[in-house]
Amino acid sequence: MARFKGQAAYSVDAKGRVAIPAKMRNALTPEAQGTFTLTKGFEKCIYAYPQDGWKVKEDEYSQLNVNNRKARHLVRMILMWAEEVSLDGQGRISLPRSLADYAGIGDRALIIGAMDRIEIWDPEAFEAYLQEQTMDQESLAEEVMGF
Amino acid sequence: MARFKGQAAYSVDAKGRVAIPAKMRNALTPEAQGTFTLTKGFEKCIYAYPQDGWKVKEDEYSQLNVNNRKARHLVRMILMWAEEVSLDGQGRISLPRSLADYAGIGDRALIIGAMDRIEIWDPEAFEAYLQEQTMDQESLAEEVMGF
DNA sequence: GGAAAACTCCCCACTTTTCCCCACTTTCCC
DNA sequence: GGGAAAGTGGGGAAAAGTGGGGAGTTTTCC
Repeated sequence: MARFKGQAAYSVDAKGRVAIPAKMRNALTPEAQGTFTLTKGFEKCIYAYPQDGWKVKEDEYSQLNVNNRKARHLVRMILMWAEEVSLDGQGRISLPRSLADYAGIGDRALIIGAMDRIEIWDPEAFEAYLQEQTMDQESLAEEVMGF
Repeated sequence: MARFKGQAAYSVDAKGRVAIPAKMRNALTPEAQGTFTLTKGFEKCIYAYPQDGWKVKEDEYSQLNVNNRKARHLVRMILMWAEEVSLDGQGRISLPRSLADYAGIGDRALIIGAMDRIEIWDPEAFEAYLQEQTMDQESLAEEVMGF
C-alpha cells in the first residue's frame, strides 16, 4: 500500500482542478489505478484515499455492528460525502464543489501526505489548525508513542 | 543498518545541493539504495535517515490509530516535512527549500554523523547550539548513562 | 419540451522546476 | 609526483505544473 509524505501548495484552477504532487503520484501502487476516494476529513480538510487503501477502510466500516445506532450514523456520515475521482492526463483531480466548500478551499490548496491518505487543506485553514495545537512535538510523541 | 559518525563542512551550491561525505556514503547499506528521507530535526537542523532506517520509523507511525486526534496530529507534523531525496551521480543530495529555511542553511552546511541518521546544520546555528549546552561532557554522560 | 447554462473529460500549449550529465578543481593517498 | 577519488559548478533535456479550448453530457429553468 502507498505511503504518502511531504507537503506542497498548488493552485486550484477555475475548473476546480488541483495537481497531485508528482512524488505522491509516484507513490501510488498500480492497484490504485490512479483513482482516489475523497471524503470529509475529521478536521476541516479533504481526505483522499487511493483506491486500494479505501477498500480497507470500507471493509472496516462494513464490520461495524448495523444494530448499533451510532455505528449506523457514523457510516452514513462518512459514506455520504465519499466521491471517487481519477487523475487526468496532467496528473490532476477535480475537487467536488461540496467538499471544497467544506474545507474552505479557494484558489490555493495545501496538499499533505499522511501515511495511507493525502489531505487537502485550504492554506489559511491549515494555519489556523496549527495555531490550535498547543502541545509541542516532543511531548506529543512521548504521549502518543509512549516511550 | 548504517551507523554514521564524523563531521565535515560542505558548500551548498546555487541549486541547493550538498555533497554527502564519502565516508558516510560508504557506510550506507545497499538496501538504502542511495536514498535518504529528510525531516525536521528536534533541534534547528535537518535529519537525514537512510531509506532502510526510515522504513522502521514509518512502520511505527503506520500503527498509530487514525481515530485518535493526537495521533493524527503527530503523523501530520512528522510526515508533512518528510521528503525523500537520492544521491546524484556526484554523491550529492538537494535540500528542499522549506527544510533549508527551517535549519537556517545558506551556502555552507555542517554534516554530522549521528548513529542511525545524519544531521545537517547551518555552521553558525550549530555554534549557537553548542554555546547553549552548558553541561560538560562528563556530567552529561553520568546523568544519561550512569545508572 | 427545449434552450441555456453547467459540468466532465478529453485535448493542446506554455512556463517553470527538476534532475541528469559533463567538465573542471581540489584533496587524498600510495 | 601522479593517479584516483572527492568535491564544486553549470548547461540542457525532460518532467512537472498551470491554464485554457472544445466536444459531449447532464442539469436548470423558463
